[in-house]
Amino acid sequence: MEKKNYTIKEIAKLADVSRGTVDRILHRRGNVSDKARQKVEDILKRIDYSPNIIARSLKANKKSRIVAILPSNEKDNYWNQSVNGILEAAKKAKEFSVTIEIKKYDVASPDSFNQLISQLFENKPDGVLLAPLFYQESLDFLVKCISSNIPYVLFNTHIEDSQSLCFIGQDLFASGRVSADLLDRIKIPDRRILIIHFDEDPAIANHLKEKEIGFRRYFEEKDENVEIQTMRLSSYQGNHVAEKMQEVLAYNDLGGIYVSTSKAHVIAEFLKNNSLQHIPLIGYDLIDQNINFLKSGEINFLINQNPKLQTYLGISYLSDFLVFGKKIERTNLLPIDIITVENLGFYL
Amino acid sequence: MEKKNYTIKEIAKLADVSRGTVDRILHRRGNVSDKARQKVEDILKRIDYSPNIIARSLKANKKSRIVAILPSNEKDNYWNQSVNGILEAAKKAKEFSVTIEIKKYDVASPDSFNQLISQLFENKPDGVLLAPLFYQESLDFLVKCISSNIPYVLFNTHIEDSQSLCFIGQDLFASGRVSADLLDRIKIPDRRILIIHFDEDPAIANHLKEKEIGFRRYFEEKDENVEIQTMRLSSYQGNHVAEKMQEVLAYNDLGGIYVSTSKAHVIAEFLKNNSLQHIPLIGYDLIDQNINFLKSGEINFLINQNPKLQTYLGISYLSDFLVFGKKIERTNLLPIDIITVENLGFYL
DNA sequence: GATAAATATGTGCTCGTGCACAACATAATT
DNA sequence: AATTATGTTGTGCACGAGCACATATTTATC
Repeated sequence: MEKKNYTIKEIAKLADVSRGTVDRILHRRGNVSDKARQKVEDILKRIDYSPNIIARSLKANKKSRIVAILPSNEKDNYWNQSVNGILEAAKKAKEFSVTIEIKKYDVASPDSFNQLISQLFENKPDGVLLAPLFYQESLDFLVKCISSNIPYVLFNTHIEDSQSLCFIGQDLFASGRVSADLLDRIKIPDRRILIIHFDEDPAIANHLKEKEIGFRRYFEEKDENVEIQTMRLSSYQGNHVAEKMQEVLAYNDLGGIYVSTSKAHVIAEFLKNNSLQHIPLIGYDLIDQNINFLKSGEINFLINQNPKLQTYLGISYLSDFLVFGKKIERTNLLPIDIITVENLGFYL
Repeated sequence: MEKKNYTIKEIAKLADVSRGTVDRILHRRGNVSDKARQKVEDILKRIDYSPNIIARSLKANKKSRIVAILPSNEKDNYWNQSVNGILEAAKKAKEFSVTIEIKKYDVASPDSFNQLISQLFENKPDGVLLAPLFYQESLDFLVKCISSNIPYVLFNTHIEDSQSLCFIGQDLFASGRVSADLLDRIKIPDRRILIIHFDEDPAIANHLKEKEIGFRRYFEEKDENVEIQTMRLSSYQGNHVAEKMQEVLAYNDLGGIYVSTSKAHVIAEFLKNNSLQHIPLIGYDLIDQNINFLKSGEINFLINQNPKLQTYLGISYLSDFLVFGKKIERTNLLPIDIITVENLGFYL
């Protein structure tokens, strides 16, 4: 394998044909005699030609528009970090004539999602980055993308059997296991463990279940006879949380709590108000409320889902695909980062 | 701020001057009348011109050669991962006509480093990526780079006050604190904590001290009256480790062990052979030997220094700088990843 | 006012790819 | 043999930036 980067012109000279002929062979455009093809292919076998992607992309000189579709960050500021990742990648992409538009839907309203989609097709983008929280609606949308030849990358939520360029997110089962492992190390012995799902958004219920399965599997394998109880809560109703928690605690004391969403701060607040900070608590996501309770000690560990990196990579991949035609790995499962007060700063 | 990406040609037309004049103004090359300058600058104020970096880099069309200099991975296969990061980045960089050469020195021999350096200057590279383990020798080298106008990026080991484009590595003090925090959660109460430095390579002694300071600071702040003992070991001499460990354990039992290098597996081996697996152990780096003991339980946590990402980013930064003239952040402190059996797979 | 010197401005070419189109060669048909 | 159809090959141009060089315009000097 030779080091030099050959150009089409050089190959043409070596094979004693014209640039056009080499070009036709490289792109299988036909209209080439067997003799010429033979000469060029002999050369191509000997050297390692790869087109200069800078020249190619200059020639193509296309302006691409990527639309990023994700839940609104009004109710759940977890999505703030996703937006930050998009904006950072957008800065880089702009230099390659790629512009990014962000569109937000209401996570409580499939209609808001559908409306956004129909608007989208009035002015078709060149690529789509999507957090597909609504399963059926997203699937319908993706079918339309495929028939319109719009490449798309999915993040945060996995949809089976999609034709996506790539999925970027976390292995939910594994993240449940990681949480179980951590809680196992710091739990109060011989007491019940409590799993709490805040599944007010039915769109995500399945994904929380996936985490729970991973969590429980860990303890099954350990065969420790730990009693694990699951509870579903809603953070939107006044003192609903406090009542339910009191109910659970009346039975007997808890050895540890695992919250499967970014709402651990709601439980942390309760523990603090009831002087129950000794109960270990693990949750998800580096949002401000959680960070505060991590610092003050009510939350012991947070699992970082890396929302910023998810979207940053998503936009980067799409942009590389549109500009340079680069292929991408079908799935990119990001690491399950374990966060404590001490390493927190490096993940913000 | 307008969306469109203007070209020099378009600006020239708007200002009713020639491309050359716009070019002279943009590059402050002089030989422009006040009248023409005024017209062009008015346009430039109104629009947001940023040069098409693809066209620029095509024109420049320079082949860059980056030399990566790091310790040999024969003795310490921590550096394998650094090499992997370099190779992966090299694949990407090749498409931009950037070639990477890897040069390895013996971490026990400053001479091997110096020899490598003098060879380097016989055929000057366009950029250098360096792990500067030898302080004085590295400093001398960097002075030569500066006078030869060779940009360089440092990784793994920080050198003060250097003119580097960038340093990529970890905050050692903070990583000591993270380790202390973890050990604090899982230690056996009311027993001594042991810090072990494998500092057979004097080049890294200072850096291990930095970790120790962070580790001790954590417990000072907690004010827990934990007794912490420091021990220096060498892994190269037969049963030196076992003897020393027996010595320490004769005094009384340990509540936890913190190994400041990638040699935790040496201690894990000892613990296993002496049925002391109950003593919590924390170490560094995802090398095979450590991973095995993490899986079998002798090692409880590993801190990942992200050697692969360090070099991957280092090469990427240098390459972006050489090809597109991109500026870089002066320091990039990578996150201090906490690794357990459960999230291990996502970091490999 | 003529000439020289200095300054200002416009044009042409390159980088490598990819395509259009013209030019040329060969085979098939009248 | 002349004409048309088909196949093959070479050349020119565009993409946008950046520089060299030629040309145009102004200023200085005799």
